[in-house]
Amino acid sequence: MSDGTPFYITTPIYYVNDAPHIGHAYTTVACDVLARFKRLDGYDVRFLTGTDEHGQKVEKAAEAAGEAPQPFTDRMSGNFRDLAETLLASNDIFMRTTEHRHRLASQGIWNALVAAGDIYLGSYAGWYSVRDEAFFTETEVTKRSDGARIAPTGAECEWVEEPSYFFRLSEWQDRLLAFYEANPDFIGPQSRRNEVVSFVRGGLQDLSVSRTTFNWGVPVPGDDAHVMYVWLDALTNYITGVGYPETDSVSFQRHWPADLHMVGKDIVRFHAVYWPAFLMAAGVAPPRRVYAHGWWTNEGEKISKSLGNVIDPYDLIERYGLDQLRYFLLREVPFGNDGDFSHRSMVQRMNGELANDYGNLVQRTLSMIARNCGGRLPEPGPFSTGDKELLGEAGGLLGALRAAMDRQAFHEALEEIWRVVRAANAYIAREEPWTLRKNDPERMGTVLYVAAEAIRGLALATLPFMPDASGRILDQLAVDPEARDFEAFGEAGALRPGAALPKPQGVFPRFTGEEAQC
RNA sequence: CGCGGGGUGGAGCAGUCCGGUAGCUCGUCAGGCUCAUAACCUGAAGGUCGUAGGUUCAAAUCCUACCCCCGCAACCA
Repeated sequence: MSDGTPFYITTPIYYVNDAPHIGHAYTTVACDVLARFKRLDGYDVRFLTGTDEHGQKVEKAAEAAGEAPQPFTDRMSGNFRDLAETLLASNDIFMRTTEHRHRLASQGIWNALVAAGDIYLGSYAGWYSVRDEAFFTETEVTKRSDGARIAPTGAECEWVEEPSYFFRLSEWQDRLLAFYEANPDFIGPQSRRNEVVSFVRGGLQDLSVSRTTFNWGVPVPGDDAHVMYVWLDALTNYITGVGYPETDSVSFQRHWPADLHMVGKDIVRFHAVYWPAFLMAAGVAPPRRVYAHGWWTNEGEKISKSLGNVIDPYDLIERYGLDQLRYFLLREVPFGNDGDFSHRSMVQRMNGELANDYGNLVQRTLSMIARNCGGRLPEPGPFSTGDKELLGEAGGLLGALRAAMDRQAFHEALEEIWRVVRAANAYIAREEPWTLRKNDPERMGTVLYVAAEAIRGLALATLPFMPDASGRILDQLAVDPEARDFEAFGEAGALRPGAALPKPQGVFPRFTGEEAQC
C-alpha cells in the first residue's frame, strides 16, 4: 500500500420518503466504484451514504402510516441500507440525520452561523406546497377555478406566513463567485458549472432556514419553536460523518474537506451554492468538488410515478445480475449525460461486451491452460514484440484509468479497459495457440502465459466496477488476495509460472431469456 | 436579443481549444479461425460533419447569420 492520501466521497443522503429506484442505485454505484478504485490505488478512503429523515413530508407520511416519525424513518431508512448492501456498496459510513451526533453537528453549524452574524430572525410569507416542501412565489403559482393555488409541480399550495430565521446568502454572492473562479474544478461537468455561475451572477436572496409549522426536525438552538430547514440539516450530514463539530478531531482534520460530493443534476444548486456558502460562513472549508450526473429514462420514456415506469434496482439485479448492472450503468452513458435504460441495450452490453468479449477471453485462455498445460500456469519463454506489446497495454492501464476516474469519466475508463480486452482477443487469434500446441508447445505456453497475465491486469482494472466477477477471475488465476491492488499492475505482480489453477468456470453468463433477440 | 450545452455514416459517441488523410462501439455485408460462453479475428459498404454565406492554398475545426433539440432561470431529494 502506498502513502494513504485521504479521499472522502459521498452520495447524497436519500430522502426516506422515496422508494429506492434506479437513480439511487446509479449514484451509489458510481460512488462505490470510485471509492473502490481509490482504495485499490492506496488511498485512505471514507465513503459516506445515508438517509435524510426530517421534514414535514416525512412527518405527514409517518402520520398517514399510523406510526411515530422515528420508527417510521427507522423502517424507511432500512430500505436504503439494504439497497447499499445489495449493490455491494463499500460505504464505511451510513449517516442518518436522526442520529444524535447529527443533531449536535447541525446545531453546531447553526451556532457557528449565528456567531458569524449570518443568521437573523425575520418572517416568511408565500405559497407553500407541503408535497414539494417548498415555497413558491406569486408568479410561479397558478390559480385553479376553485381559487386554490397550484405549484408548477401540480401540487396544491396554501398561504403561509411564519416567523423564520434567514441566512444572509445575499452577502455571499461575490465570495462564491471568487471561489468558483479560484476553483475551476469545483463543479462538474462544465455545463453545470456554467449554470451555477450564471445563477449566482444573477444575484442571491437571503435563504429561509427554519420552519415553525412542524416539529420533525432539528430544533433551532435557543428557539424551540423552530426546526432547522431540511436542506441545512441534510447538507450538514457530510461533516457530521467525519466528526463535526469536533473540528480538531483526527477524523475531521484528515477527511474534511470532502474530495467529492456526487449528486443528481436536480440538487446541484444546494451543493454548489448554499452548501459552500454555509460552510464558508461557519468557518469550515468547502468541499473540493461537486459532480452532477444525469437522469435515466426507461425505454425512452421519462420515469415518473404517475406513468408507473419507475425502475426497481432489485428487479434489474435479479434479471441481469449485479455486476452486469453496475457495468451497464457506468458504461452505457457518458457520465454526466442523461441516459436511457432499455432491455435491448442492457442485453447488448452484457452479452456483447461482458460475455463475448471479456468473459470469453478469460474462458478460452483458461480452458487451453487447463487442457494443455496440466492445469498449471505455463513457464513462459522469451517474449516476442507482440507479447511485450500486449503485456505493456494491460500492465500500463493504470495511468489512463486514473486520469479518467479523477474526472469521473467512468465510460472512458471502461473504454480503455475494453481496448485491451479486444487487443487480447486479437492477440490470441494472431498467435493461434491451438496450432502451436502441435508445432511448438513451448511457444504455446508463452502465449497462454501472456494472455493470462493480460487478463490479470484486466481483472485488476475491472475490480472496482465489477468486484464479484473480477474477484472470481483473479481466483481462477490463483492471484493472492494480498496481490489484488493497483501496486500489482504490470511486472510487480506478475503471475507465478507453475501455479496450479482451479478448474475454469464462466463468470459472465449470457442473457438467454426469451427476449434476448429483441 | 436572459444564461448555457448540443446538432458528425442506420443507432450512440470522439474529433472542434492549437485549421491539412473524418475515428470508435453497435448494426449491416463478405471472408478467416475453430481454443472458447453459436463466442473470437480480419476486411468492406455507408457521412456534402444542422442550413446559408465568409476568411484561407486548405474548415467538422475560425468568423457571421439563421433553423432545430436540450438544460438553467431561487428555495421542485
